[in-house]
Amino acid sequence: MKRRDFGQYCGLARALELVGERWALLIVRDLSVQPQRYTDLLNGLPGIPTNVLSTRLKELEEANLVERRIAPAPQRGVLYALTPVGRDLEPAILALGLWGAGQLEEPRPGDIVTPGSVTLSLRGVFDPEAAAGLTASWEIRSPDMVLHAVVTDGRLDAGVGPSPGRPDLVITFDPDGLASYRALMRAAKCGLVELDGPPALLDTFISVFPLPRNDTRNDTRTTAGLAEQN
Amino acid sequence: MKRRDFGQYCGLARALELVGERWALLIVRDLSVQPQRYTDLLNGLPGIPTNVLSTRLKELEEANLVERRIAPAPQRGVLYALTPVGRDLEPAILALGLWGAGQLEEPRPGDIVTPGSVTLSLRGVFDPEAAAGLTASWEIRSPDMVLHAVVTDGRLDAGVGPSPGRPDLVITFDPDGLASYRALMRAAKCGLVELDGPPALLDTFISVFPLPRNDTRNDTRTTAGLAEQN
DNA sequence: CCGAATCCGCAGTGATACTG
DNA sequence: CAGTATCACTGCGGATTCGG
Repeated sequence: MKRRDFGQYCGLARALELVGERWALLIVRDLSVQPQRYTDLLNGLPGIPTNVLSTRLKELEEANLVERRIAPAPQRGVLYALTPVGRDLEPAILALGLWGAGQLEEPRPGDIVTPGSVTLSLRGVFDPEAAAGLTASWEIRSPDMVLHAVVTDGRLDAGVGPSPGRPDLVITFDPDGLASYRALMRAAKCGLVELDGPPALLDTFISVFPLPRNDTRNDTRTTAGLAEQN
Repeated sequence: MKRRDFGQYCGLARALELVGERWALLIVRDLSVQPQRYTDLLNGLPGIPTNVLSTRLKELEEANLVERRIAPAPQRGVLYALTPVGRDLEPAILALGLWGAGQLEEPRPGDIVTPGSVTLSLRGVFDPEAAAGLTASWEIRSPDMVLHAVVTDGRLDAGVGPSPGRPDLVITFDPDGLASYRALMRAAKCGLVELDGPPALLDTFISVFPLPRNDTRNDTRTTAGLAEQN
């Protein structure tokens, strides 16, 4: 059932054997936001065949990255959640996501944006230094989704759904505003948002979740210079 | 020719569309150590079919991660090298490699260890805090490979081949010693190495390239560091 | 020798239908 | 809701061949 290994004793090769197959890392990404049911995963992963999702979940469970749970009282059903090993993947996922975000072009027709994806973007761009000592909470709303970002003494808790406590600032976007984290920040900077709370907290938000630069895309000159040294 | 996209506007999905196919990240890994020829890549990637290597290189070139070059005078031939965009993948590769290293079991029969893999391990476990202000150089030798690690004022240059200048300490392993970075450190701690230089520098080496803990840990430093680089 | 292109068999994937 | 079943398709592994 498993794809052949890469034949080398190497951390990266091992990682790719475990989560390198199609859809696997995206499943882990969604689970890293919060435990999900099978159907939640199907909704968050547009186009994934049901048999592939089923297979991946079994493989990830086999590899001890994911565990099945019986959902608590109100929901009943099966919940998939990350194990500690799976949660340790988050730094790698954030790093890959940050890099990929810099390679994004304009959204293609049919591309969707999921709450989980934006949540991970928030975690990825979060700047711990800029947030040192800070305590504040935001709630981000659009017709499609509600997210929260709670910073407590410099530590971030970002997730899907409304803020656990009363948020200091509620940022509301119109339908087209929240097409992505990038669009979110653009809209925020242009004031195309509705605020409920101290407006100054919007500036704090922008400085704590800085939009990464992406300008190295077509720069070839540096490469040529470095290569000749090697 | 291209595999279908993931249908979502998300950095991680984009990254996987670009480097998520089989062997792609391993090719980038090898190129991140130094530019390589087609045959070098074949040797460093045991078992990769030639058509797959060829296809990947074209795709990576198309995506502006890799560029072809004519090799300089002595070698003549084609060289593949990373573009700046490709080099920006290194934090993600190191993060994935570190995680995967924690998931490694004992080497399977037939698993090989490549110089590129060990080099990336060195870069991945390098602790900038422990090395702050340090200047020292090591050369690591075994029958199969020679590596160098040069720390200049806390900044690391690790690569394949002998040290560019005269190394402060030469660490020589017997044939079985250098089965992996992990094996390297184990052998070093047990004194199963031959030293040429001040023995105290071996302790420095061990503290600057710490063997990561195998158990679950909350590593905030990695995440913070990665976020800052982008 | 280096740098591939070509052919074939098969496993992994995608799409849809179906079931406990 | 949480999957299994089926089937067509394509990417991959393995080998061989080919041009510079």
